[in-house]
Amino acid sequence: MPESSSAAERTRRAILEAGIEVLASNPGAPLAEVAEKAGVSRSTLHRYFSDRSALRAAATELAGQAWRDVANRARLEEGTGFEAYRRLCTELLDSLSILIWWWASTADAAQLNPEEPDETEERIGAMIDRGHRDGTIDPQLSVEWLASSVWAMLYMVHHLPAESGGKINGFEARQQAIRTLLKAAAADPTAL
Amino acid sequence: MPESSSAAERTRRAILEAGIEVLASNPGAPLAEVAEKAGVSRSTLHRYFSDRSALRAAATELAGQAWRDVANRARLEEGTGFEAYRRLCTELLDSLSILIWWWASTADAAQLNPEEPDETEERIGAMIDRGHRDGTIDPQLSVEWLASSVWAMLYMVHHLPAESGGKINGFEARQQAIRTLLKAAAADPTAL
DNA sequence: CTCTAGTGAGACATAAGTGTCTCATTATTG
DNA sequence: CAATAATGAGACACTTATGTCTCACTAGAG
Repeated sequence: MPESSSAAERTRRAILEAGIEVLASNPGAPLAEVAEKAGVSRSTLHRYFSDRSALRAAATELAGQAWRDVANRARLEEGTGFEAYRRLCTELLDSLSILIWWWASTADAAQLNPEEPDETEERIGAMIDRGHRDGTIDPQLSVEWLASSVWAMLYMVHHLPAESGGKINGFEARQQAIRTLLKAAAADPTAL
Repeated sequence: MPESSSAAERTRRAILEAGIEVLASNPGAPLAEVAEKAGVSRSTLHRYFSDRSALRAAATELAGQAWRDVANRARLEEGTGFEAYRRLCTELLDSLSILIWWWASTADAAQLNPEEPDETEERIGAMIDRGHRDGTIDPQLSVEWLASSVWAMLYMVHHLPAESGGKINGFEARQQAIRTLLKAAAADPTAL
């Protein structure tokens, strides 16, 4: 039984990352597929995560940490609302797949939970609100919409390079997503 | 065995629409769930669609028709590129769920197919290109990106009202999505 | 080298969904 | 009202994924 040696830790991470990658695009995928992607036998997978829900829980915990880290790096409380918004967008686009997972897991949770508030989400709401008041963010676009539409762009940047058949690569998608998000959110889009 | 009476036709449509709604949000959902949503027994479902793939194929065919209809109503070849783009966005947002299905099905198809070209998609590409040349659409945003980002907004408008826990309703989401899309695509966003 | 943590292979019982079939019942329509 | 179209209920064999377990092996730390 693995405890916390270096090898065990490495294996655990490999399974976790494979799980995020596989289950994000196909939540019902067989665990055997996750194990294969992680380069590990099905037995070993079950040794680390007793069942499907345990794997998902661990993945969500990891993703939640990444989510908070991103928000911290964006320094949401500094500068104008729009400047913080720009920093947030660029940071988000640098941790694509794990944040996609986070988004999906919170969407699932919101279906049944007593709406326990996400502190990070509230910080982002406050940041956008500040942008509304300081006149740097378009007042016609609501806090909720702006906070959500970022996720839509994340999703596209993540999936487009594969689906478009090479017509658009990851770098281009990232650039255009940022431009799209900033133009849309800006109170004065000509200043870009 | 149902052939083509009014009752049979009605049942078929009910199953098809239930299938689109259920399988769009959860592709691996049991067919029993589709049957229940359609208000029909599992036996009846199998009478109309022998297996899962038959149901999906029929749904995709229906969605493809809706897709072409939307493009026609948008009159892609009329006016400036941006005017046509605006018409397309508003039309797309009026047939949400079935178009979400279409998007997902084409994404699946693109994974393995010999890239058979979608005529409607090409018309849209030409429309955006026209917008680039006549100076009404932002030249820094590529045809591929603009064509794709519309889908991201569709997805959000479709899911947000349910996920946000009533914080944002369908009407608001639609309005803000249109504003977001138009501001982003416009060569001159101040003219909105 | 030796011992042990870590792993893979595979058997196993179980659960859930699938697709087919039969038979009885309900709607429709002519 | 009769004849037929359409459905529902349920049994059935089959498939696939799951989670548990045992046993043999391998690699790395002491």
